[in-house]
Amino acid sequence: MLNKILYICVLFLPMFSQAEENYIKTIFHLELSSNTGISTNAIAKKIDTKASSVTDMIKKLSEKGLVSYKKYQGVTLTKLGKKIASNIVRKHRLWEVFLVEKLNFSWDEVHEIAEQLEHIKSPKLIKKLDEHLGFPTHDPHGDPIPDENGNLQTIEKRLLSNLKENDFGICVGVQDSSTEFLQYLDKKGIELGKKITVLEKEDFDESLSILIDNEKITISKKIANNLYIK
Amino acid sequence: MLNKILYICVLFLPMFSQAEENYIKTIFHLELSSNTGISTNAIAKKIDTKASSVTDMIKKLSEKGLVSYKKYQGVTLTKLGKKIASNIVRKHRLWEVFLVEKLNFSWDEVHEIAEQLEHIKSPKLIKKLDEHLGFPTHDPHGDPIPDENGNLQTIEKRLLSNLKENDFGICVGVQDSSTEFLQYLDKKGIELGKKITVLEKEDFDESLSILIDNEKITISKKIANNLYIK
DNA sequence: AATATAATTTAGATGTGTCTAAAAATATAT
DNA sequence: ATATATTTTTAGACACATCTAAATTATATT
Ligand SMILES: [Mn+2]
Ligand SMILES: [Mn+2]
Ligand SMILES: [Mn+2]
Ligand SMILES: [Mn+2]
Repeated sequence: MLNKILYICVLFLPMFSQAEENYIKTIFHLELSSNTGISTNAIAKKIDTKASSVTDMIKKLSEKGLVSYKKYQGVTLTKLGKKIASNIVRKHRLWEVFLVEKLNFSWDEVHEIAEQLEHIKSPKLIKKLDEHLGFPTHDPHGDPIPDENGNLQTIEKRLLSNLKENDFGICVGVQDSSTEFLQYLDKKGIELGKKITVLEKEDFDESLSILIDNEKITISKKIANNLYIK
Repeated sequence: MLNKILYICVLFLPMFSQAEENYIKTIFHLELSSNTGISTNAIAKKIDTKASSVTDMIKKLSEKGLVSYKKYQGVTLTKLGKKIASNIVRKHRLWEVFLVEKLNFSWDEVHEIAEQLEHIKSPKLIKKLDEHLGFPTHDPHGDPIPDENGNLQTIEKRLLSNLKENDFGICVGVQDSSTEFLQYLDKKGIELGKKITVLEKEDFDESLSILIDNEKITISKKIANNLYIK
């Protein structure tokens, strides 16, 4: 019932600006790894803007019913806000799949372009794109694609840095999807779907010695902190 | 040589806003069917804005070297302006081909979506899209797609309304690509590539009796004014 | 040529999204 | 508990893109 009302609301909803969408999406991502309200500074850092700008925008989003906000308390997305946000994430990830699968982009090139494509407004376009791509469930970086209703499946996965010596698993995702990090992985031969075994953990600098493709390589803690294993 | 300089300019060019791009594109289209400078009112009408807004924008575009402008004299695109404009048209039409050929949209649905997609900024994306589509030369409405250098091939074509009785030809394009007009054509069975013969021209209301698919139908002058024949 | 009409530009205002600098509230340390 | 540091908000400004109303210039009519 509440879903139906929400659905009707979304149908009659005013369009959101690119700026508004970027704020909503950022808050959505920050909420996934936090259980408190999202701070002004955290948002400012992600969006690369000033805290005062964030405060201004938060007020507007609050008036539009997308976030709930009390001064100095940080923000949380409302049900409607989450719906809008996950739809943007859905578009972003579907476009990334398109760019890699259909246009032969490599996985380190697609994020910036998807940042633009995610703001294209046409529900029919996304329906058809989804179909064209064969209803993918994950983007090129292993992140799940929310469904039309905004449901985002969370797969159990662990950071490589949390594995113990002799633990192993399949590489299923990246925490950081910047061009630099992904190109580093390419250089080291680390890809989604590959088996990784932890051979040794160095106490001194927390670097890891891992086995991949029957090759033994050493990676820093920073790398291991950005790789997901299942 | 001048082309090379232009190319270098384009490479180092600041990005243009969506509003600026829409003005440039509109002036480009108006120049194709006009030999004088483009008037403020003509632009205002196409963009659905006020003449005063157009004057403001024209000044900005003039300062950026995209149009040449003298007060009260209308504007013309500079070489650089034409380059930018044809690139936007190129993107618009390639996206339209994608939507029809790959996502199975019908030709009356794609224009609005392409209006958004044409502003996505990534030369590599367009290169790859072009390749993915097999380097198409025309969009779903029969309009030519400019090449990477901005060259737009003009095919010889005549308005159906200019044909005489017993003249015939192949339908190769539409003047108006609004949803309403294209859906009207669908209803009447008029498609690109079909042979049309003019049977009779009515003096009274300038309506036409035409033969298409061995069927005789009557169309108004307005329709005949928006169909191109080769 | 003078006048009326139409097109264009200017002046001044608004809404959006951003910024800097200063004030206020909250969190941390002594 | 008080002082200090950090975070957040406010105040005031600015660039962009738009608008209305008024002034200016160009064009058409008599
Ligand atoms: Mn991404
Ligand atoms: Mn974005
Ligand atoms: Mn179009
Ligand atoms: Mn456009």
